[in-house]
Amino acid sequence: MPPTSETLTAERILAATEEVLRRHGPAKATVVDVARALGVSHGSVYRHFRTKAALREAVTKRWLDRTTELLAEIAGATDRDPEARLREWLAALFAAKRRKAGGDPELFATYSVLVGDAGEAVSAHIAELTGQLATIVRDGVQAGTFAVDDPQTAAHAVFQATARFHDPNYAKEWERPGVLGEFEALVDLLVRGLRA
Amino acid sequence: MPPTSETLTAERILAATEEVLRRHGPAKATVVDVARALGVSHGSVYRHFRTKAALREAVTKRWLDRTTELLAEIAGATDRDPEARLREWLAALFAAKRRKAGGDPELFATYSVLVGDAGEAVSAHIAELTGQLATIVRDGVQAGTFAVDDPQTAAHAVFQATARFHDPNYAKEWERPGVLGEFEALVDLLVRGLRA
DNA sequence: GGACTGACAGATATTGAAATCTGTCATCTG
DNA sequence: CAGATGACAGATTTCAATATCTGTCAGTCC
Repeated sequence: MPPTSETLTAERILAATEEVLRRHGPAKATVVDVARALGVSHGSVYRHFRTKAALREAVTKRWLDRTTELLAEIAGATDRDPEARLREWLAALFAAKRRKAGGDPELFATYSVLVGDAGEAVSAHIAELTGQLATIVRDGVQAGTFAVDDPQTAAHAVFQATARFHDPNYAKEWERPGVLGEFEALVDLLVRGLRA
Repeated sequence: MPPTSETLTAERILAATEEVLRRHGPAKATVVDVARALGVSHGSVYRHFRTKAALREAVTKRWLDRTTELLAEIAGATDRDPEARLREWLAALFAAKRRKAGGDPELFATYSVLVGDAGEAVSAHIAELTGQLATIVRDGVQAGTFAVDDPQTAAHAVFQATARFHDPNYAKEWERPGVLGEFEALVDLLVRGLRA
């Protein structure tokens, strides 16, 4: 296949990088590989991304954003009950992570490594997610269901508390028998803590 | 120094292993090193521990038990207010981990690696800790301060929720500015969730 | 002239041969 | 005889030579 005919765009480079990562894994995926997959010299890739790290971070951001968008819908449904929305949001986050980890473990491991050393993109992602959580908590306070001093702080606490169910470090525990029960128990505890 | 005069006991081997680990780190600490430090052949070490993994696990168990004992006192003080005890227990756990991680980062990293592949000893340690937590929760239920269906489940949820403040994976975040505040916020949330 | 190339220096990764380690066991020693 | 030894086979690690990669840039090609 001669994909050389198309103009070289950041978008095409990102797609090719994803493919190379999928094939080779994080340790052996090189910029030269990406260039080869696109039929260009690696110098051209460096015209669009200053460093290999920047390229990887862009791919990581893309991957993280997919989850963010999915959850934004739940967070934004201001017409629905805040407590139910909170539960649904947390369940959706867990389900999304679990599905990715279980469906294609190698690819998940690859992205876990990338997330591990993508500094900026990850903190932005976490900030975005806790922001969504804060929105829900704030709605709950407004509706009188929740009672907290600072929604942002509470949201952050909830996010940290549920780390075991969304942090890739714990992925291997997501398929054990009792997890769903443990998840429910934790969410119950947290929701009770937020209630007025 | 000729420590060869003493009889070779499991205890002495464990002490020597700790020393070797402290000096060489987890990757380069070998059974031969331990034997050399004791002035015996490595075959003798294998008389007391069937494999290198077993030796490492025994050392790890020892290390973990030190924390367990410290916390057992708080958990066992049945005369005091359960809510205060719970807060104190969690704070003590966090403080102990933080002190170890901050005081001697290399040794802490060494033990973090050990903990990583010591299967049995770690689950036993976690079971012991959640057991202590469950005791406190149970006392709270008895006293009417807490209201939960199953103290064991609730204790497990509390332990998981506070992972960010005791799991070595997160050690690098324990020295950031706002941590203590975040810790307090989370504990408040959890205590509120447990209350009657 | 702006997008692309390819040669280059220094950094990093791979490779295979040599050294070391793990775990076993026949043998020794008190 | 209980406890310790050291030689051994196979697995793992180390080390240094070699190959590849990253990031730059002067020069090429529409």
